[in-house]
Amino acid sequence: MNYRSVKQPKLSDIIMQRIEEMIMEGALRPGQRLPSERELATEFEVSRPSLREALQKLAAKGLLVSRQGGGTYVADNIGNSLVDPLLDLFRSHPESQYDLLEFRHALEGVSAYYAALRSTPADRELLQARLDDLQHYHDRKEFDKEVAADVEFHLAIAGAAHNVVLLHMMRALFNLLHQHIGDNLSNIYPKADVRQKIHEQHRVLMDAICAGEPEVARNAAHDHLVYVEEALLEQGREESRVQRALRRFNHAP
Amino acid sequence: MNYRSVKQPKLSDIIMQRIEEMIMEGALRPGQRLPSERELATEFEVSRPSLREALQKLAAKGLLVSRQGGGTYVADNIGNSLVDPLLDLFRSHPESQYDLLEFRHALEGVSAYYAALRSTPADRELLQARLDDLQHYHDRKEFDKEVAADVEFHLAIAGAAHNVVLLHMMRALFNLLHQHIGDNLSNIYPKADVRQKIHEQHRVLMDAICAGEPEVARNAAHDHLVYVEEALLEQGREESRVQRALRRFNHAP
DNA sequence: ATGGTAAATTGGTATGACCAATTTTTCAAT
DNA sequence: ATTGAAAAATTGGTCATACCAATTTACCAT
Repeated sequence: MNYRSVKQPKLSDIIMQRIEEMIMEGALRPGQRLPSERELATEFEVSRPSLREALQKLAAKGLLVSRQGGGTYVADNIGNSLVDPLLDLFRSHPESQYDLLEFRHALEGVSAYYAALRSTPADRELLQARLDDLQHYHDRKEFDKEVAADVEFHLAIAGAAHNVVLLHMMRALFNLLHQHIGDNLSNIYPKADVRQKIHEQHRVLMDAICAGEPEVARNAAHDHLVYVEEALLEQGREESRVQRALRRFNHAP
Repeated sequence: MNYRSVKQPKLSDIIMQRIEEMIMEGALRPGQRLPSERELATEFEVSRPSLREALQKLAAKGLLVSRQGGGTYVADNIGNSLVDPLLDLFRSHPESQYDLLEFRHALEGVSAYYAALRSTPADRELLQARLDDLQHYHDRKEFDKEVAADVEFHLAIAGAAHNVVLLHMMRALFNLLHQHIGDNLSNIYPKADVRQKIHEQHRVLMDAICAGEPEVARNAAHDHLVYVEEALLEQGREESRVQRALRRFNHAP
């Protein structure tokens, strides 16, 4: 019979777990650069070797990558195994991309729902900041950055939902959308009336989240996506056919 | 085009690889004690920190175990590593299990909704067959197979929703859930009253799908999962509930 | 023999220094 | 003003050393 193991965990293990949590909860994002080892060591109030041991273990697990002189980064390919098999599918059956959009639909609704239920003041502050970014780039007509800010806004909602699975699934989804569909957004954004409408919808969505109205928030997310998709379809009616043909060449290695 | 990467691997990686080889070749056998770190360091002609880093990584991979003052030993159980680090995180962090369940909740609801909208006669036939399987194994009290049939039933619903992305995600989810929850399911199934209730719920869910009532189907899926989760929680003592409440505080920064 | 204490061993942590690769800055040439 | 190379700062990689804490071993008194 084994008695209760009373071992105190190693220091580096505690650090490792802390960093793991930060990655899971979204405080550290894939591809993001970590502070230098010396900074982290002082921040965690441990010596550099201990901090270093933690980083080594995480690197061995594949969560971090370090380059001498360059820095340490969160691996950017984590979570792709969930989604990688879909790539082949999209190649062979392009029509399944609509399934992807529908799936995103569902996830956005859930995100908004839980964000309305569980968002903290800090979350709502972040949401407001993202919305401000959106407005900022909108005013300066930097459409590329506006699209990126749009994605960030929706990811912030997923973060505010406080469900790590949902958050990472959402990220993986946006990666997919970006690779296959993303550019289309840049095309409809320049249209003033469309943009105005989108802006209103973002506002409604955010207000519902801040007001703590899950049903309203879900419906707002729903309406928003329906509108965006319709705009995409309308705009891409003829063009998509041409682009689809062109894409063949771009994809060829 | 990338030229041949001429980087020299890190010293600790070389050591790690050497030791790993020794384990694989049988020069180091499971349970065997390694020489002390100081000895190994002089033997490999490296500093102790470097040698130590190698041991740490091997320990992180589960090949070695170290006890302070005791020594370092080759582990008995060798190597079960997951392809994706993120999935490994989900597996090793128990609190994420609740997020997984919640996420499944959402997907099941969506599945039922679309299945009610789009299921073909063939789909409904398959659903009926799955339900019959369930009944069959239920009657014969083959609980393991009944659990498997349960999973198949829910996957059939996802299939009837006619969204390949949804189906794919559902499969991935069940794989993740299977590792942790699977055993628990086997524990609550033998209870007669619980099983009876679950059976009714399956029936309601299926009827709603066949009747083409999306909202009803979604709610049925919802109720079903709420019930299952409660049974799981009750079986898993109150500890779980406490942890779930605590999670709120951990999330606040 | 038994049980406890002291000593030796061993992994864990900390400090500081220096090296090597990378990035950033600076500045001169065009 | 732009470009490009050299210099400086930053950052991860390695090393030496010392000390701490847990474990094991050896020894001794009972």
